[in-house]
Amino acid sequence: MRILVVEDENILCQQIQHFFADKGYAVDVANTGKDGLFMATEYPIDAAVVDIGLPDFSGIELIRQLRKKDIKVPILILTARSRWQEKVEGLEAGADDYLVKPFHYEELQARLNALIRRSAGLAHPVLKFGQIELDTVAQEVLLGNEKLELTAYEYKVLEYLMLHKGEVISKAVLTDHIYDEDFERDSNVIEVFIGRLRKKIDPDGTLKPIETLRGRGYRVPINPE
Amino acid sequence: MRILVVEDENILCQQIQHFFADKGYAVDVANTGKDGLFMATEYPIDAAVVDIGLPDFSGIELIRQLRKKDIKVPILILTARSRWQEKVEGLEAGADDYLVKPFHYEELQARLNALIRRSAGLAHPVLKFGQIELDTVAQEVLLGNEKLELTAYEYKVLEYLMLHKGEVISKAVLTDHIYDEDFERDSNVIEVFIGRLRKKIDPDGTLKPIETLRGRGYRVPINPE
DNA sequence: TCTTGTTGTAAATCTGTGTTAAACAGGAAT
DNA sequence: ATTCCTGTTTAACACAGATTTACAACAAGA
Repeated sequence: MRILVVEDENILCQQIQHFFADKGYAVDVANTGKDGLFMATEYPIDAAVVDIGLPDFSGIELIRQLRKKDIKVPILILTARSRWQEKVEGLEAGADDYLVKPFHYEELQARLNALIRRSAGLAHPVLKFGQIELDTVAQEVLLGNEKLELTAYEYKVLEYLMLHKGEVISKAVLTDHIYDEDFERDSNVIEVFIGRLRKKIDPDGTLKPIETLRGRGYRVPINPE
Repeated sequence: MRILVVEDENILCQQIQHFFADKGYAVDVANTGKDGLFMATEYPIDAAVVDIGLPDFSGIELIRQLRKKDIKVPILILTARSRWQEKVEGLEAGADDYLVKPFHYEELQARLNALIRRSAGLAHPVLKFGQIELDTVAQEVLLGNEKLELTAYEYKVLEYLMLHKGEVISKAVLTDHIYDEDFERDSNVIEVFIGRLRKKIDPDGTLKPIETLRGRGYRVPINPE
């Protein structure tokens, strides 16, 4: 387990670090929000502890930035008792739990473990291809930063293709998985949906997210070239 | 769940103990403030019920001592109707809620559960979307500053959607979670409730707190646009 | 009893989406 | 070239699904 602690008070910071190091955790420490953002982005951490009252930019801003970058690591925020109202703001920004200072380290550990355990379920699984991101829980597709308005069937087609990235999917397979019962074979519905999809997810025609393999089917390449 | 009851009247004490034991709680009992302080300090309790009128030192003193030791269990105080003024003192000392004797056990249970949920911090007590705030404990909804009068079912629908913010909730799932038994599938109740809700929580039609995804369901977006 | 408010049903209306069909494009085979 | 074949694109349409409205059924309170 690797955790990141973002906290400006040095004494508290070191105490936390010691405590968790003793328990066998790998601990990264950042004293500023800026450093924290960098570390959370670059290192494969399992959870983060963030103090809301940071000197450079607030912990809340840090959380917002992380969530914006789609980094879904569980975050626990620390707040001073006198400013416990901030916790609401923090939770709104995307934190998963909070603790009021001062606290017992055992409690911090317990909460963090709970979060880490839970985090597998929390993070929305996202399928990516270049600029295109498909969130299977929210059932929405982002192209860069903007939401795409896909219809139900457009979405189903894209989801199936992206779930089987790199594989060639025949039109027969596609129809089978998209419609409940078997379906009139001599229809060109699939082609139509593919067409509409391409227009929406790749308006410039540069990314080529869906390849055509004549006589065989369609494929989403593993990586955009 | 493990709760501590600090109460000197033996009859009442046993009744409470029985009631919660039946409901599957572990119950510790103390007849004096001193015992209560010891138990609250040493045992891993999830909540405490404290009678203000204790013989040795007042319940208020008990709460003060606990808070001084940084023990943060949620505490609910009981006061006699004739001395309801004491509740203020108790809340100032660090209690989280109060109940006036005599009371219904169901109410006590509901309040305690609310406190426990809130103290866990995991279930956010207030769900927000723009101007809309839904308090899951008080079970009320604010639009800006004014309370909205939602009916029971309207509230249930909104709560479920907001608890699953960002997710697409199909009408089938919604019915399953709102009605106990399975329900006539070919009814349009859900649509009707959604309509009524929208009219109440977004009278101008500007916020768009509930999106429709044709053929898939409804969704409360993570953030208002 | 009457009143008031909530919930569910039914019917009318509206809208977006899936579907169809037909025209078009471009390889491959002859 | 020409024909055939397969996939692409476009436009038009019909209808499922969503919204709205009105009302009946029912319970709770006065």
